Amino acid sequence: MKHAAPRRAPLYQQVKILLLEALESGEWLQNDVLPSEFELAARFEVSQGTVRKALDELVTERVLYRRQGKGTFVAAYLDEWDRAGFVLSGFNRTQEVEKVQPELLTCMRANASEEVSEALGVRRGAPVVFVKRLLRLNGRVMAMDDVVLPGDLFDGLDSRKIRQNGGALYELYHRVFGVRVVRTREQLRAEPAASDEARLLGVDKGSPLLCVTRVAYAAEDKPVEWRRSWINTEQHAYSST
Amino acid sequence: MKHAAPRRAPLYQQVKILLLEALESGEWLQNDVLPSEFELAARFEVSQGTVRKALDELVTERVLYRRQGKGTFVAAYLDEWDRAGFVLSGFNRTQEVEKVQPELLTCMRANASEEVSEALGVRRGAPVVFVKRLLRLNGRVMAMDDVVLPGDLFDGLDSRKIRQNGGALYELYHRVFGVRVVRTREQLRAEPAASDEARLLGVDKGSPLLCVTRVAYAAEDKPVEWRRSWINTEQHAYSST
DNA sequence: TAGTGGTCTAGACCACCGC
DNA sequence: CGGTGGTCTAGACCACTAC
Repeated sequence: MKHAAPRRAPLYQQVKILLLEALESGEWLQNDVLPSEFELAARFEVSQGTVRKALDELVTERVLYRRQGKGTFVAAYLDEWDRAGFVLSGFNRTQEVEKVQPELLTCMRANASEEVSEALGVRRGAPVVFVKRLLRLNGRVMAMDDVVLPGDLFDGLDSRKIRQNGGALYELYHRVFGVRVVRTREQLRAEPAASDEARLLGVDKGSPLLCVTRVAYAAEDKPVEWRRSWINTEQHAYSST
Repeated sequence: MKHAAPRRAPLYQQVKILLLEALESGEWLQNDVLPSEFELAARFEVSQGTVRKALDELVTERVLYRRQGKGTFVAAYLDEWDRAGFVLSGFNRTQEVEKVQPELLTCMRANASEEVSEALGVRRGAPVVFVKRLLRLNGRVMAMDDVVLPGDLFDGLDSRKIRQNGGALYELYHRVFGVRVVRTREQLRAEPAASDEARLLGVDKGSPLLCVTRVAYAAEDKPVEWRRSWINTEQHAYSST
């Protein structure tokens, strides 16, 4: 890379991309240690400082983590709640993060509504995949959500693939479709439960639900998922970290 | 700083602290340009790269901003909604951020409740300052909040000071009490309006409100403010950015 | 002790800005 | 054109980890 063709992006950005490609190709798996900064520098024909700057960014994006004296490692791909920077946590005391168990209700082809098409940057009526789920915490139903994905990016997605993956959607997007969620945006509202939601969540119609509308973005701010969740916050809070 | 006493923190961290002190002392004001990286390096007797690393952190913390070819500048201190990473925004269409107008209802001395004392890391019953406000958006009441501050950090705080400052609390903490909010954590719930809240917000008792419990932290994760807001999300959403 | 990440330096060149 | 931030290098030393 010493004297490559007229440089467009900075070297460390190019190194970062090469590292991401190597990661996606499976060269290093979860919790594997990467070659040392000097070895990577030799491989990419740049200086150690340049590799370090690329690694810095991947660490802040939580793709890698470092341990002084040991090395640089591949981070576990975070599940969808973590990736959003949010977790469902006990409202009083218990700060431990509890595991969310999703149950798939629906997975079907559909066409983008007005709201979804704007959020995903596709034309209205464009083919999308529609997913409906129920989310349990310690066996108790406590949220439901509708997920809408652009059809072109998620071509072969079906119920079987989702169930196989145990319901961790963002990991599925990444591993099977090569779509890595980098950032999310959310809008939050308090809404009275409609009859459908009340029935599914086992609450009275009209009781307050936390309604979260989320758009997930991959690299270069490309929107890749629209999602609306209804959460019963009687026992738990939706918390930022 | 070349050969200072046995080094505890890295040089760039020390430089960062010196820069923050200079900022708090008013050496440079909002949108002022700082000396160049080389001038700062000479002043602190470190290399330009070390100054740059200190500036990098202050830029990511939004204390400074840079313009290539021009210089490094002092950022405007963000108001409390921005600093939290949240803004109240129109739910449909209009993405422009609207200005929140706070109205002070109460400012009094009180004692820390159990919940507040845990969040602020003070003993139960410790002296605190209690503030109650009404928040308007375009003249319409749309939220209320209770703010609790540790009494030792905010000794002379009273209604007059809050009103003088136009209600921007985080800027007041910073400018008058030297407390710079760096990070916040929030827990969100949907709750039925109690009679007090319903009356103040002009909604029916029991109608859904978004309840946000926030703890704000200064440097070194020191908690400096506890706050609970009730938000009417009929017309607007509480949105992350 | 050897190898890793973490810090720091001095100097170079580039891209952008304003005169 | 000179001055600024932005990138890149080569080499040094430190702190931590493992053996």
